[in-house]
Amino acid sequence: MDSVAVENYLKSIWELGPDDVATQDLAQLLNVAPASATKMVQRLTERGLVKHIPYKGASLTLEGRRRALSVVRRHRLLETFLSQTLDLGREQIHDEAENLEHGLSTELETAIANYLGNPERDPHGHPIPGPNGELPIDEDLLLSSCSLNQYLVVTQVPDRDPDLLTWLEKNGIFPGIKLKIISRDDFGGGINVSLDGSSVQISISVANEVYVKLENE
Amino acid sequence: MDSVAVENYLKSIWELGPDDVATQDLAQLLNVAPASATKMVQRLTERGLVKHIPYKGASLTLEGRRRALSVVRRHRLLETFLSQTLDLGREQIHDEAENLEHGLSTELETAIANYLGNPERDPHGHPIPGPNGELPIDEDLLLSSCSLNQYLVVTQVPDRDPDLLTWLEKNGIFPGIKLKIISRDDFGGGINVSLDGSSVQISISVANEVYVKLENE
DNA sequence: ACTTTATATTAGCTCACACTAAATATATTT
DNA sequence: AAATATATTTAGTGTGAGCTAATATAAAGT
Repeated sequence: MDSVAVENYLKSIWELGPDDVATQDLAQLLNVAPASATKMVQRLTERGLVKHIPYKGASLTLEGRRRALSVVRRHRLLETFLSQTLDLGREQIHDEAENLEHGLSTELETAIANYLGNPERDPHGHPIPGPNGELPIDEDLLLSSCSLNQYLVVTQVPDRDPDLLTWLEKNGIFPGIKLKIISRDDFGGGINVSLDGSSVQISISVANEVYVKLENE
Repeated sequence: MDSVAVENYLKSIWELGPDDVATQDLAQLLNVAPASATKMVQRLTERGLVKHIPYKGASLTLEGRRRALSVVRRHRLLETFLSQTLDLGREQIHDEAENLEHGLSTELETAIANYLGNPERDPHGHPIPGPNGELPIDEDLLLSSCSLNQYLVVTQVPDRDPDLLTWLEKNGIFPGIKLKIISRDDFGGGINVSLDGSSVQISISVANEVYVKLENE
């Protein structure tokens, strides 16, 4: 079985991918020195999980991707499970799942998935890969790239930053909520959305991490 | 924070303790070579978690015991949690908790404990240490050492061996069940108990792992 | 086209934790 | 009390995964 370190590298490469993942980005995401990331990428290349073009970047092989998605599946199932049973908020579950995901056996993974009714998305709206690494094609739109006055429904919010999540939550922005872009100011503060009567100002960088779909789908 | 290996050694020393834990027993329980156990015991002694008298045995210091009990607490809370939410059987939960216990944060530990209503025992009847390593004194009696015809209630069954647990379960022996020793044959097959009408033959070695209390307590 | 800068890789080290084989203590028999 | 058996420890290795410092490559600027 893959070590905790290997699982974390695979997952991180997947998150930064799909192609030409930079050593530096990987190192930063994992809080290790760049040299350490290079070393691990080479080990993973040895093992056939990663393809690495020196000085260019890394990417996952099919098998590497399969294993990365297995970690992602466990992570997202755990988030959903913790959120549902313990009633934890969206901003608390990411770190906990991060710690537990490596110790989840296939049997328990299955038991949890069944208990939850094999959900397709986690509480942040991120799609949960299937048991064999199938990932439904993600057709959601970036909030930042939508036109004015379309009726939208939020589908995904980011999961890593608890403070950002708390802010989004406080302003009523989370999966399932309906909103509409009423104005945008690309050079100034970003975009202005109206939801549930009130209106909220969202910076471009945040709007780049929120996904939506058209309301009538 | 302690590594997974350190946590497992501490827990194992606690389980084999309280005193003069033999290198060999430790090595066997952890599936490592005796030399590896010696080495780790020395590292833990360095760190002030273990007291080691060479060629004699190892034992936990106060701090070592505190940390060991923290692992045991997490383990038993997880067993209880999994059993309650996912409806897993007593024979399935031990191994799963074994894997997950190392990744459980203090916050999640607390959340789970609260969710469960701060239980005092896990599904095997083992007492759950408090958040600071307090362990209620265990006054249960060994089934094997009880007298004939006393009215007894099972309080604890062993947790490590799924097959044994399945057998016990099948024969109606689990925490809460009432029984009575009706005969014993120390040289032959062990003891004979009656429960709920029927009677079951239990070997001495198994009876040495089952705890009971007197019925009217 | 050359030089500077940024990014990646190699070289060489450290630590934790495992192993085997050899040496030494302790325990048990004779 | 000596001889054997068992248990424990020491010595020496290997591997995974991290680090810093030095070197190599690619990209950007002049």
